Amino acid sequence: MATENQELRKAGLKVTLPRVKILQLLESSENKHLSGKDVYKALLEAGEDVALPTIYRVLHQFEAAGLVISHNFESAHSVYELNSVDHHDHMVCTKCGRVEEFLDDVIEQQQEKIASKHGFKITDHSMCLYGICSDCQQA
Amino acid sequence: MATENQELRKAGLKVTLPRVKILQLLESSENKHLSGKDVYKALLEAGEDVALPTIYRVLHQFEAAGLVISHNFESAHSVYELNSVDHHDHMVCTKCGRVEEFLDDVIEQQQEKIASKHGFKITDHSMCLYGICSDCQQA
DNA sequence: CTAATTGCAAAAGCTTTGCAGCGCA
DNA sequence: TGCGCTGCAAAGCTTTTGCAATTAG
Repeated sequence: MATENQELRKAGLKVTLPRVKILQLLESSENKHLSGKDVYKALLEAGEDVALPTIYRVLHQFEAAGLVISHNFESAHSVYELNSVDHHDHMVCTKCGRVEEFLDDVIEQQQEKIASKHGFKITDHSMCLYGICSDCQQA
Repeated sequence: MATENQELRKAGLKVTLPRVKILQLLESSENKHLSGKDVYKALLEAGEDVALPTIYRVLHQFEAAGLVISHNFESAHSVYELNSVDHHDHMVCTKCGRVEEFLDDVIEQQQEKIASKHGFKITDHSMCLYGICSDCQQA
């Protein structure tokens, strides 16, 4: 349970209630991809009263520290997920909003090839497939 | 020159000055990926005075009609590009903002494979590589 | 003529900033 | 104790909406 505190300290951030709460939420939440507003609402429902500006500030600090990663899927605002060691790409169901993660070596290698062919030095990449998930196809 | 009018009519949209101007801009602009604000500024500089709300409305109509495609790259707001027949992916320089387009069969095929493995029926996808372009590496 | 379209102004979201006070180390 | 962090309120930005006036077909 003190693991969050470790991570925070390692990132050079003081261990404060809002930060711990946000980190715990990101770890325990069923939905692994949350917007600032999502975090706010989830914490409110959990009885934790953290101000919205604080949440945005903390998420930015977490991102700078490499604790979380931010994405811009089709909706024009950012969602955050915990930064796990293993990189992965995303598949978003446009009907129910579900997000699945996957990793494919062929694609990863091909991306490098393409980049070097264009003289690009890749620092990051995102790949996102949009479609209808198996659940929604039956419904 | 009447090609724009054809496209608009085909999309079931009346041929009005703002719509024609926006379409022409998207066709002639050097930067092929423009936000609503970008379109507004470009038209202003060209001496065309189109209201911002009109631009957003028109872009949405164009998108619904399939005339343009919208993207959400790293910046948390949408940019639009003309919908060409040939699909392609994007490579964004995080330094100068330049956007290059590419298409790779290996990746396209692999995406289908991955999707079906997860039970997804793909309707669309976006892949975006972020990095430093050749120009910026030298500078 | 009639319905679609525009412009203006104002509202709506999400996100950021300034500042005074509180709290971790 | 001191600097960092939080909360509040207010500002910022892009995008959207309501409504009266205008225009294409």
